Amino acid sequence: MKIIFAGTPEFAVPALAALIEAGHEVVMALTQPDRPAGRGMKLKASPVKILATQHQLNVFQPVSLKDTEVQASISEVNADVMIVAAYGLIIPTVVLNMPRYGCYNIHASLLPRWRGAAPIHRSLLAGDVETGVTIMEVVPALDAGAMVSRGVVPISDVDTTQTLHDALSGIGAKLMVDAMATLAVNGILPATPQDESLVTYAHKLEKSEAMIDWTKSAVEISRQVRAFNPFPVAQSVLKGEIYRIWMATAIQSDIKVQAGEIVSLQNGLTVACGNGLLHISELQAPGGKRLDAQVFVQGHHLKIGDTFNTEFDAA
RNA sequence: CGCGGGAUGGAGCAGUCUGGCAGCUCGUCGGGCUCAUAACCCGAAGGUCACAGGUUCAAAUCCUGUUCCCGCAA
Repeated sequence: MKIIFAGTPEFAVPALAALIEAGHEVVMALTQPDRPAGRGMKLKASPVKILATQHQLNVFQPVSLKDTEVQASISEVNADVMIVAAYGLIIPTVVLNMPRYGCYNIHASLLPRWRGAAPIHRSLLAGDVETGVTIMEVVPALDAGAMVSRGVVPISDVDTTQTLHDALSGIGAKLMVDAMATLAVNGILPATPQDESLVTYAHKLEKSEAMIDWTKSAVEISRQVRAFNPFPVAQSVLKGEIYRIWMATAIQSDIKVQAGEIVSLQNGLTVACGNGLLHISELQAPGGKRLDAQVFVQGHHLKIGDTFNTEFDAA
């Protein structure tokens, strides 16, 4: 089929690769414009653009799809179907109606739970026991279209947004290829409407959510750390410096110590929380690389009793 | 040239401000102890202090330039 693929970040890459692999003709790759990013603020191409360029696809990077000239360019390619995966721009109804068979989206949650921008983070933070990916029709309302298919992934207590992201993007790619195969044969995809009474929204992560509140339970903090890995990374203050906490697991304990205090340096760092202990296994000092906590401890001369803070004041 | 931090035996760090013996934790190797161990004790090896130039009696340390790494910001 003649496909328009609209996606931007890493999450969308396996889907584009799989569709090319499956033999579809990708007549246009829509992705966000190159933006200044990284150290030095150099212009950087999106992961989707990089892959599309390697395959010599027709890359199109409008700032917005509201412009009529932009819309005309999209209409010109005369696509059968449009596939959206974390594109990041609003797609106007006129554009949605252009492809003969419509427009389908890969969303990284089990809809109707976690519509919106940060579904993986939010499901991990909320302590969901499972998450997944949903293929659905794109409609003008946010992530509200009828569902075509879904894949479920259990969330373990060592999963991070990174591990779930990688699993989900792979599953999403496969489901989308399957859906397109069905569509190519039947010309239509059966879809189930979402149950509006079960809808929740996954709001974008705020930077302020990254600071660890040690009075929370170890279980909650562990979720926070894992949800914020690889971005924006949970952090805490120790001896006046911000440390980034990459990986941590909760340990049950009745020990009563001030929240934030280091209670053990065996095999990494163990820190007291409002309820239980948190074992930090990977962290990063300012200016340094992320390190295994055991290695970190060897160079930083910490003592039992040193305390993590939420603010810079209390030393 | 958007802003800031960093580079020191194999790993992680201190030392740099105030120039004057290359130091710490760990690992490695050898020996000891132990039923045994990632435990403990004794000993050893391992460095062009990122690179280039400059100042100085003397530079890891001060000055200039370069490369690479990390964070902020997007």
